[in-house]
Amino acid sequence: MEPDRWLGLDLRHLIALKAIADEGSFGRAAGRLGYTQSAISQQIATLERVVGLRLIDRPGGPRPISLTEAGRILLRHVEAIEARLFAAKADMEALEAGDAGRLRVGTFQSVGARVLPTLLRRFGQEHPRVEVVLQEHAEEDELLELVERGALDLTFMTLPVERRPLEELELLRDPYVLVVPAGSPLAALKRPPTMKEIALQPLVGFNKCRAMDGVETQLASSGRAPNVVFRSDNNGTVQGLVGAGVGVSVAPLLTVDEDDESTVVIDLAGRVPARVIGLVWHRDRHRSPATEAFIATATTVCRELASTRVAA
Amino acid sequence: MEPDRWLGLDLRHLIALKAIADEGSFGRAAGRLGYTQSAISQQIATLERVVGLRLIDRPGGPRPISLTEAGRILLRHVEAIEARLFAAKADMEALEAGDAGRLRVGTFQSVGARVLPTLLRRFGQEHPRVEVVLQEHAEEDELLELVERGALDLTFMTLPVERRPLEELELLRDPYVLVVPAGSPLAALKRPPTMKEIALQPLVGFNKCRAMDGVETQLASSGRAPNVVFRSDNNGTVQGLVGAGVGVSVAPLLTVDEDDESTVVIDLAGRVPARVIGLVWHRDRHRSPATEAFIATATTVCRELASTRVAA
DNA sequence: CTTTTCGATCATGGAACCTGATCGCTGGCT
DNA sequence: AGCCAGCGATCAGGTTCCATGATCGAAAAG
Repeated sequence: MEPDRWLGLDLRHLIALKAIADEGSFGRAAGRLGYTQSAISQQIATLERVVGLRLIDRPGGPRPISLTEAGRILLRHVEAIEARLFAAKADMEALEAGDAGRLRVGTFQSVGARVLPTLLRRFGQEHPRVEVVLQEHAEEDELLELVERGALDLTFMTLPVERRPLEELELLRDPYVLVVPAGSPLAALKRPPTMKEIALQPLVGFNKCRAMDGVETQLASSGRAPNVVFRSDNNGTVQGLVGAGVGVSVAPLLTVDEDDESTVVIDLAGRVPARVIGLVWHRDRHRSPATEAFIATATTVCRELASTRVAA
Repeated sequence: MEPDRWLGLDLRHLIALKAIADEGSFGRAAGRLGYTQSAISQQIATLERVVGLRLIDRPGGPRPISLTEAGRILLRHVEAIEARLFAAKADMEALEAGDAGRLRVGTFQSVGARVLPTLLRRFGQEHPRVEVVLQEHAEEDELLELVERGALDLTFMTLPVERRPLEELELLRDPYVLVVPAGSPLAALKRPPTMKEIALQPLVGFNKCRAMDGVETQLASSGRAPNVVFRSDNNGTVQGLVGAGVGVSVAPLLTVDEDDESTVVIDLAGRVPARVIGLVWHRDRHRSPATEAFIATATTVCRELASTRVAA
């Protein structure tokens, strides 16, 4: 019932353990935390006294230290506790800043162009008092980082995401299509082109799109290494290059402007597994009514969008 | 990056918040934690100073206090952190006590009689150095409690379990059967009896079997209130009473001795959803190799048991 | 053998914390 | 209305605990 002297221990002791594990030395850990080496040494000493087990192997001399079995196990708990503490801090700061106020949402290009306009308009009508602050970032990992740190309340993301303290919800599946210049022989085919036929073409690709990598490896594994002649991160640029006859492009449908006269969009008929777009948020953070509402609206908007696309 | 002064706060501050929330008063919280009311007051004051928000509404006078919105949100984080701390403590103690040693497993009667013997024999052969300590308890909730507190490493349980910090694994489905005295007219039926026919019989039931409650409510909802003439917690007693003609019993197959000549076991053909038996453990605790091995062995043993039963 | 690196140890000054007493406030009791 | 009881806030004081800075010991590198 009473956790003995465990409650007497200080969070700093646990953080010290983590710092040591990260830095690999008492001294460097002390530097990072703004303490003296002596202080760290004593903190670990008391921590080990409380726990009753040796947590760190000190071989002595200038040899590097290492965590014991117990230390490694405890470290995982410490990391979880620290993460939860960050989440708490983020919640408190959000509560302090805007009461029912701001909702900070991360996005990336292809979502921004298609889904967001309708979603934001709808959400603005339904919840006029909530101010949505968007943050676009090319690196999806950066967005996850921000969510973990509590700098974002939600983010759009390509699923699945395997990071631990996150929860995800699938919104829609965005199939990959082949974009070719108007008049390309591939456009004249009655059937969807094979992977090998695509790999024979000069390709225009994206720089750093997580899902793109998967497509390229699949192309590569289909025999011949794909010949990527140009890369860009801008959807319009890629499509423009395709239209100019530089090459063809395998791209998520949402990133393609289907009204562009200079290009033709060819369905890949599921040859490439569709990109799954969803929302991701911090599992441990408080979900405000505004957050829940945003998730709900996003769900319905995307369901509508998916059904109209099927109809069209 | 640096969590400001958040790391300066003491675990006791957080625990104080929880104690206050539980007890509903600064004074009682102080008593529970072995402090003075003054100390608690100051702890909360510093906590609120660090957080920057008022966490507790003090109406003044003898009126009861209440948590603010921020307080409630923070409390949930505190509970998670405290739970994680308990898990860490349990892990450390387990590590301290027996190195690869003891494995503490919770059971209840029906599992104990059928599954455990084979499982323990097998596990003992495969892992002779692990000492398995069994703890049987009639109240399944108690078992869960022990797992949460870290007093047990694993427990058998009727699934599903909705408690939060637990993880579960389904082992086998144990169908409900009707046990009637030999020569009962119900035994002569070609078809499984209906719920109503069962409800008309005098019933012998269990006192506190979580799954049993579900069966009885289903019987009750089938029109007529079931007539329970006797209750016992001992499987043998129940079956003995049935054999003596006191009544019939709806019981999980595993609790029934099918070789008992005085009773007949009738398949209910899925009229009652089967009881799901599985293993439950603390999600946040370290799973030692011994734990993993036990889970693995239990899985295979139960799979074998299920297939032989289907064959028979 | 010396040097260097790193953690352990020790005494000291200072900060934080708990205690005990007191005050202010509010609602209920008479 | 007035008194009292219950509860939290506040304050001064003493103690404990903790970080500092210097020093020591051990082990590898040169």
